[in-house]
Amino acid sequence: MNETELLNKYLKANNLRQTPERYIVLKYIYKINNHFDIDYLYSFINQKEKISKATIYNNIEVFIKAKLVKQLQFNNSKVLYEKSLQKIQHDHLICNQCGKINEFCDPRIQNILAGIEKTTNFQIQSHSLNVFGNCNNKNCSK
Amino acid sequence: MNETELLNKYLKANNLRQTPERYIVLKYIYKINNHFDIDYLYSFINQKEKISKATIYNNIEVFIKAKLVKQLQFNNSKVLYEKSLQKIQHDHLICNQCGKINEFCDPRIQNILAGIEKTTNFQIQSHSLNVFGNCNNKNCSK
DNA sequence: ATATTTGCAAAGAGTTTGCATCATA
DNA sequence: TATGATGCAAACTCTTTGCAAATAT
Repeated sequence: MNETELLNKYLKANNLRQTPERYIVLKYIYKINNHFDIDYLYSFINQKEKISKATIYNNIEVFIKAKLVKQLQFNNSKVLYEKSLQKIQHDHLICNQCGKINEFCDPRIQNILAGIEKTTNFQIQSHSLNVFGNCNNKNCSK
Repeated sequence: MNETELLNKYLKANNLRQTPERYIVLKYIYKINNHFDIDYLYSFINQKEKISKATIYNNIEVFIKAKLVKQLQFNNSKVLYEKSLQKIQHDHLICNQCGKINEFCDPRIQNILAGIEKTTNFQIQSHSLNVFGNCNNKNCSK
């Protein structure tokens, strides 16, 4: 099932309306392969379409609840988003020098999460592991 | 070495001045055993002393660099802080229903971080692992 | 027909900045 | 005494809100 079909399903299940704006915003989000902020998304969409920021803010909340978009929050920086469908679970390495963000996967995180659920009553819905440091890339610069 | 001595050392090492305000702010931070935001800290200090918000904002940055304070950033919520000295490394469980934040420790996180440093050039300075879900406490409520 | 959603502009929250005054080194 | 720090208010950024008009069901 692709993102449009999933949105369809989610909207119907929650008695929300299938407005053209929702599908346009989702379509543009799924064209972006990096992390993005609202301003970037707004400019990107409004090169071709005309959709207000309020609508983008509203709908990104819907997409997060529908698990079509993930919200990222790194220290000291503004909120970022990424499409979440068809992406494998990953976490982030953030360079304190150049700000570049890299993704990494480590299956052992699942063990830690499973351990939490086993030893507490806490029922896990999501997690974020952010690792900060120095990327040591040749083109890393302040 | 306690927090005041460490601040002393850090200020001298970085040619920063030992103003009374810095020591007052640090003293009040170290009286707080929970996570706190700037507004709370400002009100707490200004019950007895008179220190501006600008000074608190400025100095908390100094304390973070001196590793005397840690900044926490959970999704959708404002920035929180916690004193970091004499606290063992820990991460956070955040309840999506009631918002309560619990701490947990899992030594296996260190293995994951060590693995990153072994397989990449990334040099780790800090990390944050936030786990979101439902705490299932009897007094958990929206 | 009616209740949601959109879009605009205004309001709000949290943080940063500019600048005159103060005080540490 | 010279430079860094403080404190106030204004500015700024990002997000939310109020409300009238549009529109999906």
